This record gives sequence, C-alpha cells and structure tokens, in this order.
Amino acid sequence: MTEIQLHNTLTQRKEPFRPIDDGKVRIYVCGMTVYDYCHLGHARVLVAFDVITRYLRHRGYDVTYIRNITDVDDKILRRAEENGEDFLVLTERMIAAMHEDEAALGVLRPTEEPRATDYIREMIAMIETLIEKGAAYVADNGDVYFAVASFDGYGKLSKKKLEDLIAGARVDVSDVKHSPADFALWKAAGPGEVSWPSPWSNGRPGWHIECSAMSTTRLGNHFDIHGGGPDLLFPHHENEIAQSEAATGEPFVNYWMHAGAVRVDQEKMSKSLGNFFTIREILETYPPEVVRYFLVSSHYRSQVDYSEDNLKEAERALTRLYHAIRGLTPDETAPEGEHDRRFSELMDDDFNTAGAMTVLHAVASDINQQRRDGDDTAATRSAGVLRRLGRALGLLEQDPEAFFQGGSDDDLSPEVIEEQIAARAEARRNKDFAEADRIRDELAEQGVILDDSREGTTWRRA
RNA sequence: GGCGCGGUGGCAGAGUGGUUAUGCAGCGGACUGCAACUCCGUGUACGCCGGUUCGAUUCCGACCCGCGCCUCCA
Repeated sequence: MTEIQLHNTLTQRKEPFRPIDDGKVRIYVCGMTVYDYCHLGHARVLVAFDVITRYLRHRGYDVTYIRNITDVDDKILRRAEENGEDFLVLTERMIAAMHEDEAALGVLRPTEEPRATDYIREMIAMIETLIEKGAAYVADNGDVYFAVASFDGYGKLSKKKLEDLIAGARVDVSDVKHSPADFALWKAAGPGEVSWPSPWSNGRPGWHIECSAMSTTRLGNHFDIHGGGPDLLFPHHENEIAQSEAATGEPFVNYWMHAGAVRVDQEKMSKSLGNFFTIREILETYPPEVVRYFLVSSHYRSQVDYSEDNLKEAERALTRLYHAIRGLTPDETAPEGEHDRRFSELMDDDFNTAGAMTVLHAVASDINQQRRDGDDTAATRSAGVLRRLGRALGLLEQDPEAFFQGGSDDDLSPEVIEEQIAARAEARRNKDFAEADRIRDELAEQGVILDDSREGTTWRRA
C-alpha cells in the first residue's frame, strides 16, 4: 500500500500525508455563510471534501471532520433586513436548505457543524489573548483589530508580502486601523444592530476569528488538514493562521487544501458576479448523482466549467456504469484485485478522482463482457467491485432501477409502461413490426427508452 | 502591477522521458425484425521557440495565451 500524497497550498507541492496522531485525521473545512441557497461552487467544495473524507475512511483512518456554518455576518444581517425577518429565521431556513442540497448530492454530514453564534465566548477569549500578547488592539470606536505587522509569518500561505499589501491598499482617511492590512476581530455595533456584549463594545465578531475559534475548540490548537474554496486562501485563511498561531503559540495546520473554481461562460461562478446556478436549480434539470459525477470526474484542484454539454456527458457516462450493474446482485465480498489496487494508487495521489473514474469504467467493461459471455458469477463479483469503488467516491449507491426509472409524478407510470411493453411484445410475436415500432416511438416521445435483450425488454427514462 | 495556476486528440479530462488513459461524440463490423443497449475494431493529441538528452507532450529557460487571488465571495 502506497502512502497518500496530497497537495499542500502552504508548500505548493504534493507531500506525503502523515497525520499528527497515527491513524487519526482531524480536518476542518470552511462551510457556508447562510444567507442564500448553495450554488454549484459550494457544491464543488462540499463534494470535494466529502470524497476526501470518504477516501480517508476507506483507507482506514478515523476521521474527525468539522465544517462550520457562518450564521452571523454583514451579508446575513443585510439580507434579513431586506426580507424584513429576524436573521435567525433566515439562517435556519438556509441551513435546512443546505442540508437538503447536500443530502441530494450524496454528501455525508460532517462529524460536527459548529455555528459561529455558538462560539462567541470562545472568540472573545481568543481576542483577549491576542490583545494581551500585543497582537491586537482596541480602536477608538470599540472595534478590535489584528495587528498584522506583529505576526512574522504573515503571507506564508498566500505568498504575499506585507509591504505590497499595504502599498496596494485603498487609503481610507477615516479608517481607525493602524495599518491598512490590519483586519477586524470584533466590530462594534451601531444602534439597533445585532450584537453581543464584550469587554470592548457591544458588537459582533469579524469573519475570520470564528474559524480560528471553532477549529481550535473542536480539533485542538494544531490539527492536520484545513480546507475550503479557492477564494478563501486570501485573506480568510491567511488571517486564520495569523490569529491562531499568534494566540496559541503553536503551529495551526499541517496541510492546507483548496478546491478549484467553478466557471460559467468563461467567468468564475460567484455570488458577487451574480452568475451563479444554485444546486436546487440544477437539480430541476439533472439527477443529483449526475451533478456529483460531473464534479468528481475532474480533479478537485482544477477549474471546472459548468455547461449543459458537460452535464449531459456526465449523465451518459454515469448511465453506462449503472447499466453495467443493472439486473445483477453485486457481490461486495469479492476479493480485492488489480482494479482495487489501481484505484487506490490513483486516489492516493492527491485524490485523483478523474483517474479513478477510469478504473470504474474498466470494471464496467469487464462486467459487460462477462455478462455477454454468460459468466454470471464473474459479473456478480465485478459488480461488487464496482459498487465498492463507487461508494468510496459516493457514486453508484442507488438501486439501478431507481436511477433509470425514477421520475416525477407527472411522468408516465411504470404500470402503463409495462402494459405498453407487453402490447409491443405481443405485436412482435405476431410479426406486426409496424405496431411494435409505433409503441416504441410513442414511449420514446414520452421519455421512455426500451432496451431489448435475450431475457426480455427493460425500460429507462431518458 | 504583485502572487499563483494552467494551456493535451472533435469535446471533456487523466497521465507519462521512449510502449499514446478513460468517457462522450464519430466511423466500420457483430448482435437485432429494424433500432436502442452491449461487444469487437478504429482515432497517433500534447500552445510557440530554444536547451538538456540517444530520445521530450513529459525536465530547464524564454515567449504567447487563458484563468484565479490581491475587495464580500466556496
């Protein structure tokens, strides 16, 4: 068994993965800010780290996976105000929606999902420590800022130089910060704004401090992996390192992992650009597992382009895999063989899911051949291998019939389809091929495709 | 401007110092009443220019192009 190699943003290269505690992995991923529905970019991160944690478990690690929920911030408060609702009502609704979306995509729930509002006390304690250590200061207006210049390693993750950041910053004469690069740990609230009491002002936490407080509280000061979306690298993660290491005096995280961006029409999909597709929108057109297949079929660090063609292709490819196991009872006790070995080799190499996908297709080819040769025992075993490998990626977990025939209530019912198939079989027996073809065409128009075989006719929805 | 990533066959997308993944689409054949599905066969691609090498798509350098971050954003 080879050693897992993973790409570390900190060192910008692949490194052998060695957890701090043998056999245990502690991982923290920055989750959603819950003021709107999840878009495909969120799905990318959700699925990427779902695959990573699934695979680490598949390899036998005891994984503690923490993914936070940011349930208080300026965007949330603004949106709640626009909607004329309490921000807690908004965030509860969005959290429920997020859980629905991720469940649809086959994303397993993290070990824990801490919410920022439950960690205000820990954040205040951390800020107090930072002030005591001289790494933070209280501004005249009651805000608290992190003094970036006090932290030697600032910029080590994003490879930025402090001088450049200061030189490039916009000059704001009214700014209460000592340096333009300093960032807020605590923001004093205005009249009527949501706030919590603190030693400095009634206010709310800055964005970055919540992740430092939640990650170190749940996982300890020093843990293995920290992940997130590509745009969190700077400033969010850079600031997390500065705060956490300044406060604890310990190294924060060993491996930083960042997913690639999702693009649409040559531009990054993002909320600020307004060009995003929400997960629920996409699921109106494509089965959830197709969306997952699409995401998993490229490497987590590479950029992906959302397009109808790409989703359709993913659908055809996934159909091929399900078709291979359709009608079989996969034997998952099948001994591990060359395919398992190759799959692990690829996945060990920085979670190369795109490569691993070729193994799934190779197994599907085996199955198709074995079935054609009438070797049901071999086919059943191969199907077990396919199921096993698929599960490590969160794919092929459905009953094939559900995948092929699942539809909505306004679709043609299975009973009607079966009747039509019987009628067509009768016509074929009578050599009335015109009638047989008419029935087949009619079903096709309603999105039902017939597959004839020696054993009879099966159907699936287009 | 600073920092970083990438340019692979019709498309998507892995990978490798020499035997050219995989999927989709296409083409030929088998199967089929005809199709579909499936099977067999078929495609010699690695931005440009130099260098290293017996040999580079793969290593090094320059260049061109695209993208991301530098502001809230997964």
